[in-house]
Amino acid sequence: MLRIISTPRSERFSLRTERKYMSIPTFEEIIEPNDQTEARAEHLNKLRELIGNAYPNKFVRSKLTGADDTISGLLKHSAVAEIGDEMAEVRAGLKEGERPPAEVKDAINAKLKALGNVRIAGRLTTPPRGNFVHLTDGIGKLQIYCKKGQFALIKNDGKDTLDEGNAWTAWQMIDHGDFVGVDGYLFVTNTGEVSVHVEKLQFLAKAMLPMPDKMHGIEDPEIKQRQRYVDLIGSSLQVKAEPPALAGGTNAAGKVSGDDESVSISTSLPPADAGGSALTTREVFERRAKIISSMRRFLEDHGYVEVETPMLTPKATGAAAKPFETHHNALDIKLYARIAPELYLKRLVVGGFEKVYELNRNFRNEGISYKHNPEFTMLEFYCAYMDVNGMMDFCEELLRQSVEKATGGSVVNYERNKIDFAHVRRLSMKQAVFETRFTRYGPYGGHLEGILQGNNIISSQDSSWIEDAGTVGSLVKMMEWWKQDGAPLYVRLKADHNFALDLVTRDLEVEVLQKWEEFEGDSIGREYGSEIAMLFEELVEHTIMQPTFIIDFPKVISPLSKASPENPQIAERFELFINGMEVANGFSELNDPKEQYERFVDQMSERERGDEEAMVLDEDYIRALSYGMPPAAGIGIGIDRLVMLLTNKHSIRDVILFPHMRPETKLSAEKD
RNA sequence: GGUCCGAUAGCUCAGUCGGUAGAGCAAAUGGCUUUUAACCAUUGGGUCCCAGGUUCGAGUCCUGGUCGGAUCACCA
Repeated sequence: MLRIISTPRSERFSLRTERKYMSIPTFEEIIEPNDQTEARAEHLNKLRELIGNAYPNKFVRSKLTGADDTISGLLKHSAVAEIGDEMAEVRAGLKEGERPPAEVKDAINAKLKALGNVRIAGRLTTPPRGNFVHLTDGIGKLQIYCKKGQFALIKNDGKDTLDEGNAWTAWQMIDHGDFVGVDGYLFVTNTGEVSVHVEKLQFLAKAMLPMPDKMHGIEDPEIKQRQRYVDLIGSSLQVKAEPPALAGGTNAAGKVSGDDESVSISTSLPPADAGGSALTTREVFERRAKIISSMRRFLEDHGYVEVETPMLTPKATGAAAKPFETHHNALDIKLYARIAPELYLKRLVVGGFEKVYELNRNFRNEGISYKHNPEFTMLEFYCAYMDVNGMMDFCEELLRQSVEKATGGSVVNYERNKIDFAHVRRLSMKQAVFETRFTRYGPYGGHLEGILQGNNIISSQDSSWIEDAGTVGSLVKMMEWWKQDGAPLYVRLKADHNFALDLVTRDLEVEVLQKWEEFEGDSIGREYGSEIAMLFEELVEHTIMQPTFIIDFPKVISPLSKASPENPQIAERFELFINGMEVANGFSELNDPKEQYERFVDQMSERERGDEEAMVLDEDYIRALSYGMPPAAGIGIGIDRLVMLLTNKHSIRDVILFPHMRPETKLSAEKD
């Protein structure tokens, strides 16, 4: 693949490679010059005259905290935080605008100075006008104080030569967003903020481009997602409208959850769950990391072993989805990006891994929406000798503990709801359908009305629907079920003649119940299973707000799960729904190789009939099962969606650092 | 793919009825220097997404397009 520039604007370099021309953009095309970049370039040149190398290779930080001192680490460091608290107490006793008594401040400053000099580094969060400026490590902010004539410049000559005469000149060549390292002692200002009195200043790196707006950060969703680095910079520079408590303030600022890994890292940022205030981008991804690491720890504490199975697979199976295709040149074979690790993990159960997990990416070549990204992270794990009920218990505990570790409690605010992860309700699909769908014009009447207006709706009064519907035999059957004298019936047409029903009708409970029983009594079970699941999806799924395990799935749509011992049409399978989204899917794993073979064959015939997402037969998996797999239960948990719920984000793109987007046509486009 | 909405300074946005292109932040210059979104003064900065049309005159109205967002469809 070559990068081809689509918008030639000035002279370019051209390279000829493999019969193709590659046009390379100039630096100025990538970083378009304007008054701001030119000012920064000018400053950079002047700095080079003063310090030599403008991009030194390292800055050695102090180790007051035990490791290299980061800004947020230093603020959290007990000695510093205690003094901050002490100062906050003193200030609490003062009147508005009154300054703390000099002797109190001097005593505190003496203690801070006794800690010794600190050497810290970070990015300037504001333009360096005046003596005070904050540095950030991306999470916290620490103020530094550079007083003319009181600090020296460290030259980047490899010998750390000090230059006192040019320090102030150099300071004025430093811009908003540049990186500097400072060496100095800690003190508190009159306003009570712990700061570094700089004695030595070293320039570390230039920001050639201007920083995002300090009040708003980056708001254009395209830049936020495409240039996440700018979004993250913006979130670390951003000044929150409600000023946070002062450094080292009360527990309101440094929420304590009992372990050092609490998400609240910086006293300059509000606590993660503060009164519904939105998390910064950085905090979202800190929390994401937190959730993932707590899940890993929980699993490992319970004896699970982490494995990595192929991402490039000769068969795309283990789930119902369209795969990405690629080609391996040396082997000259087609490969698919995996849609699920499921069958590989169960091979490992066959091989003797009784508890095994994989936490990694899956790829599905499907639409992009607020809850779908082409690649997404799934935690999948299997436990030998466990059935679906044991798995639900375990999953419930895993969620409860991970959510608590990541957020400090079991209840999270999501939109206008509170979601409680302390308990997960269990409800059969049948109950779910009966409990929610016959509220005709109830809470979801409006939703249905919207669908009716917004789509191609054909009512039963319109005879033309019959022809359209005729292409799917099962629909005709369904129409017969639902048909009832005088009951209006609406059919929503979907693409490729895949149908779902939206029913806005009356007195159907009895009939649905009958049909359900018919389904359950049907020895083949193939006729209605998928339609019932579709009913559930269309009518119930979006109504489930609190964590709920929907259990008792039709077997026909569950080709890898064991049937229930009580009812051969029902699979021992569950899905976890929260806020209308499927978050997890688990079941008792089918381990009878012959039955698994037959289920695959059924799937293949569905495929023949045009269902592109029906599962593909995996011969080697049948062979693996034939060596014997213990009874086992497994589950896949959609990490991105869970993170959405725990960070109050309404789009999966907000919890993925670099979500997929169209290529940036302004810069370059892919061409073969 | 359908529908709706949007695109104006580096960032966040305003721009009335069609009549010389605006603010805050950021930048430059000077002042101030224990500030808390620092402040004061001055200055520079625009392909108003692109193309076409209507008009004496278009950021504004019309048509087409590009890009983005929301929503619906798709995603068992």
